[in-house]
Amino acid sequence: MTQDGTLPSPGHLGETAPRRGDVFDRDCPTRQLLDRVGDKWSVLILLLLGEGDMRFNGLKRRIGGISQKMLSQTLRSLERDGLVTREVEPTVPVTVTYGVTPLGCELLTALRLMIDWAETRMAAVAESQGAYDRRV
Amino acid sequence: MTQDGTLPSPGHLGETAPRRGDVFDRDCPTRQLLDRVGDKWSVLILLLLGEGDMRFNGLKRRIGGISQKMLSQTLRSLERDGLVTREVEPTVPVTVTYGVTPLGCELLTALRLMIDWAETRMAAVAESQGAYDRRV
DNA sequence: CAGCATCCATGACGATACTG
DNA sequence: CAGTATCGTCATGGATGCTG
Repeated sequence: MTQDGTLPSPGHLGETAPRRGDVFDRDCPTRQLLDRVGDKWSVLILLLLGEGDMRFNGLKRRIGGISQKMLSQTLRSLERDGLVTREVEPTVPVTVTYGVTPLGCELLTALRLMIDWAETRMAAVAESQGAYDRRV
Repeated sequence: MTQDGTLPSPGHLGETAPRRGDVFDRDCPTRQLLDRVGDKWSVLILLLLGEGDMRFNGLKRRIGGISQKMLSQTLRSLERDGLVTREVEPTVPVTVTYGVTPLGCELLTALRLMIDWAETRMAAVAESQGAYDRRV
């Protein structure tokens, strides 16, 4: 059931009235966020940078299992989205530092809540999976 | 939050002692949550069921672009994870109703925060993308 | 150090057809 | 109505080698 009842009854016919973005519409830009969060590494990178600025190989070391192709690719996407910053110092060899933008910081708040839930409740999920598999 | 501010010296390599739930460890169960959230439809289905119980074809109609294979598959996963309930009434033809479990409801809280952010800030992201593309 | 380019395997996903 | 079964695709992402 609805937990707070604040949602307008959506079961009715086709409202073209674009409320604040209908996630269920395939063309809603919000779907992009899901794609972003959906890819394998974005959330992890964001989370890590949330702890403090970091360099390329630093990130690579901290994130278990990421290939450097994906790290590079994901960082570029995040930078393009305005979620992370990229600063190049013209040393030799070059030094590149990544960080989170204020926008990225906002998103991080939500992300951390999600991860927090996971860290405390994934045990319950695992148990449920076990029960399910036994039943089948 | 999980951050205590005293992370093992970031510049150093060496041992990252797997504290309780290190998301960055590839073996951390928390990664499973990211996989789940990562797939294309789980979040959408959860969000929709958060509005109220719903039947199979009801869900299919509401979610733009989902195939019935993926709907079926994702619902089974969510049920296995203990996030979604599935009730069968032995009518003819059979009637199946889906809903969220308390556990799923907890997760929904975090998810909604994320979607909320997206609905209000995706415009900023889009703008950043534009700027980035122009710059390159 | 911080990447880019290329090749290739896997599997996620969609389309279609059929069932209790 | 609520699915299962099968097949084909295409993108994701890992491995490897090269560069400034």
